Amino acid sequence: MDKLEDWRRTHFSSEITPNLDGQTVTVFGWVQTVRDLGKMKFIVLSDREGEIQITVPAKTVSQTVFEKVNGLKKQSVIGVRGVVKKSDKAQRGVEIFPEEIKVLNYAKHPLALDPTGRIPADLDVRLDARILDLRRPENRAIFRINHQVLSSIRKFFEMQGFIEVQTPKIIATATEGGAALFPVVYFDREAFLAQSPQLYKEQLTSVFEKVYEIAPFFRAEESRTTRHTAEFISVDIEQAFVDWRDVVELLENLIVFVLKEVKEKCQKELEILKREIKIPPQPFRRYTYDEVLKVLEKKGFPVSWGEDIPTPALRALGEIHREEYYFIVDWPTKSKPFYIKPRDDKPEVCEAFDLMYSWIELASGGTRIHDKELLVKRLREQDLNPESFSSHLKVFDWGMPPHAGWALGLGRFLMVLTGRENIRECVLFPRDRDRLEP
RNA sequence: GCCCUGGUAGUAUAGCCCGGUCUAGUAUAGGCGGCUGUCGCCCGCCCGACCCGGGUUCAAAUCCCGGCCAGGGCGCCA
Repeated sequence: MDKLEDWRRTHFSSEITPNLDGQTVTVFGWVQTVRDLGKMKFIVLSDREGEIQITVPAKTVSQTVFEKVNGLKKQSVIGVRGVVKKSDKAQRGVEIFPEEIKVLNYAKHPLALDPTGRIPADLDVRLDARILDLRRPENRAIFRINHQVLSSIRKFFEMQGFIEVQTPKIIATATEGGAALFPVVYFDREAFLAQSPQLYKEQLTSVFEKVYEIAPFFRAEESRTTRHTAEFISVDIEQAFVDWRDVVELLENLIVFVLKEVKEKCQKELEILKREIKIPPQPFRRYTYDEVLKVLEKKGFPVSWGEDIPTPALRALGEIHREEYYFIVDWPTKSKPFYIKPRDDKPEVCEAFDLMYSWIELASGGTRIHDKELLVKRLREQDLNPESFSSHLKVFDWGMPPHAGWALGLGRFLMVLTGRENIRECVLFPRDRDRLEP
């Protein structure tokens, strides 16, 4: 094994272009393939930006270099110092003739899966060997897009005057009811992992007015679906002195902004994934809950008023809106959490909305209740004990502004952008009912 | 948690319905050898597998039962 010493990268693979002809460069990366023709060998070196061919003719390279290439296996880590030559015969019209090669580490064979992706592996096998799996260009592309999405979201919120906050992930009580919480040992007490920043972000609107958080949250649901994980990244916002209409518009603008940025800045990745991003016209379609029920009735999926919409019904709705973002608004009050504000003129309906893409729920939000008395009433109606919300409720005595907000599931948004059908493909190291490692 | 489907070399598949010809086929990976323009290089040789336990049977990869694991669907999912 060779030592790195003072070798430093001069170029990424993608930066080796024909116009560097004659220059000496240093590249680092992983051996993607070796094509050994005897007295002539070709190595495809892969780094995070792409691939470059290293051409090794016995006649012109030193014996040391030639012998080193002889023992090279796929996924070994190498450094190459050599001369760039443009050539019609090479991939991308350019190749490197090595003067020196360092083998920085060996990969042990046979590998757990084929990192070129030619022989497919089951998702379970892939996740067990996730790092190897991530070396595949498609997977690198997914997480480069993930990076761009996060970057664009922060840029958007910065432009909109939002302040990024962090709320606690270890909490004292099952704050919201509903979703199951993971218990944790907190010194000599029991605590839980947060399922949402909801209550904290609401409180923070009374200080910072416009806040957002991008953070992991945890739900101990028995879910075995292609769109749930036990740990997930939520993009949460909350804003003072507005109602649901304002934050719907904000959400719509964010989606379009991110789509435009990804389309512009991730062309290479989208090409690898064979995805085309279409910028949807605004405003997105807004269905009322009642309208959705009528459509579903006609499609043969009767839903009784007040119930949440079951998955098969959502799929039917998704059939009508295959590649479309749309909202469902005017939900029954009883189908939404206690903190959602009922309509003043029609209290059985509330100011909540869901953002859908096809049949997948990407985000949900609404106007929140800022009146303490009403909030206590709603808690009771949902069979929750106001006592256990005392630390939250007391904030409502200290000047709580009217406010609204939403939460967007990052993994689900990434599924939509990258065309993956299982959210686990859009999470580096997913956690679910059955998987805790790697 | 329920329902359906599946589990064969490192990976991915064929065989299973209709038990014997399976000493389990193929591809790829891996090992060895050959090859100076490959680009899914090619050619030759080799290595390597029936999830676990029980049952039926002269005989089980194949049929039955239980378990474990996986995939999908549903439920749950502020």
